[in-house]
Amino acid sequence: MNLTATEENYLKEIYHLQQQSDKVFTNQLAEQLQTTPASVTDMLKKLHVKSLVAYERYQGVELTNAGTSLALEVVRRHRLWEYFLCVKLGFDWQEVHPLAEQLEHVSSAILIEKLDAYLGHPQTDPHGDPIPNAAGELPTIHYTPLTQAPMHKSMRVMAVSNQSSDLLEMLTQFQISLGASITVRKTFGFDGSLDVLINRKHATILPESMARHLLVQPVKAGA
Amino acid sequence: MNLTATEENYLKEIYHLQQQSDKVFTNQLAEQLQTTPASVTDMLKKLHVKSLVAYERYQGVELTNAGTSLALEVVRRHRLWEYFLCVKLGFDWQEVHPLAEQLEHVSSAILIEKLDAYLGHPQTDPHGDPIPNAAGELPTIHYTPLTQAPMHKSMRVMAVSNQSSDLLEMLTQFQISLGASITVRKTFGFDGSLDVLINRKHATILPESMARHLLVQPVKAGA
DNA sequence: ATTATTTTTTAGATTAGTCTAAATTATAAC
DNA sequence: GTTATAATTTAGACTAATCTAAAAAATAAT
Repeated sequence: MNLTATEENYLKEIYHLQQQSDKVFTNQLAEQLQTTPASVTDMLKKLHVKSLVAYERYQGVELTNAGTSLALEVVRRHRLWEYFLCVKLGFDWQEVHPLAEQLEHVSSAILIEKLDAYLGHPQTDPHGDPIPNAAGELPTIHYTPLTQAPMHKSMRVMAVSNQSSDLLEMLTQFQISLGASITVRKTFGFDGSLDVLINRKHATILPESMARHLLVQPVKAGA
Repeated sequence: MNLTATEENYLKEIYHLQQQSDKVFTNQLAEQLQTTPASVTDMLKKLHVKSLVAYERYQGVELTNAGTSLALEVVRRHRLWEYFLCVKLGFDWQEVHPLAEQLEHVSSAILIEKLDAYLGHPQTDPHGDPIPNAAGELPTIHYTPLTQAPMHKSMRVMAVSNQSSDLLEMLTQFQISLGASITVRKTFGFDGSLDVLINRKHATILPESMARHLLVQPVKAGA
């Protein structure tokens, strides 16, 4: 199945919106894709003819199995490029999305497999979102918000649940980067602030509002 | 100036054809770009309106300064991606061209600068063609065919003047890769075959037909 | 210097993706 | 259960890139 970049974008966006709710609606898509509802309707008809979505007028849309599989392929490409841009080229994770939006449409299975191997088959992109494998399976990843992490246990920061540059600014201030280790030493009942040890040497207090967006995993588990 | 991928391809192809002769003609372009002369005419008019080419009907076309500069930017992106694909992802140089054709249209100045830095500011792509720098200047590169190289001097293989997979096969057989060193020890008057030392240890005889496509440079000079 | 040939251009259509404005269907309000 | 509102679809048009077939201009041949 040979898709245009636009078709790929629609499939990917339907996939993402389906994580929230089963059916996806025209206006939702139009907003996400920065286009008009009329254009969305046109495209949904087209994808329906190709059997990539199940679409009935006025009733919203769902991906078919074929559509899901193609959407996951696009997600895979997107996240691998994001990983590359951050880890190899040194971009910040907040700025890689628009670039990956372009790179994801370069179509070559062998390119993606070589890129994946070169990057060491990463499990997640720099935002901590899981990267589908070549078979289109999403690795199950169980991260814990730092606010619910066990005490006195060294945890690794694997992802953030908020992609704003405001959060990045905070993280920079606290010298916390993806992959840093954090050990919770105390929780303040007052407002949930956490007394933590960063990278096993630097002690500080993290506000709850920030800590709940840090997704962590025990240091020993996983990669 | 924001260009479509198609416009970029036209500029790049006009640039390449201009290396041969000053003026470039409709049918030439149509053949290179695998399209019809009618389509080429349409595009030339469009590029003329944008002042990227000097075009007069029936008289062929040339790049303007602005057009040349944009063409070189595309060439730069293409060659940097080729370098990346070979050196980092392990593709053979004969297979990277179609992939680079896609990657070259990803538009982001900062991406290309970071890629360039990551690759160590290479002077040439894996075929040995020079990579324009960020200012759009082509480094002058003076390579010598191995057949004209001085004797008893260690030369480095920088490029090949023939991109066929047949040559690649031969090179593989002789264990000559880009960057290998070759010292000419003797030239046979009979047919111009060369007695050489490869990588300072392995002696062999190279046929003249192959040696003349190996472009070399003294080991000490350049990168 | 005409004629024949080649090259290039124009004219008119087509496809993908998009839009605005109007019409339709579904949902919510009363 | 009408009516109002919101969501969605249709109709018709636009742009970029392409094509085929016919016309026009340049070049070569006699």
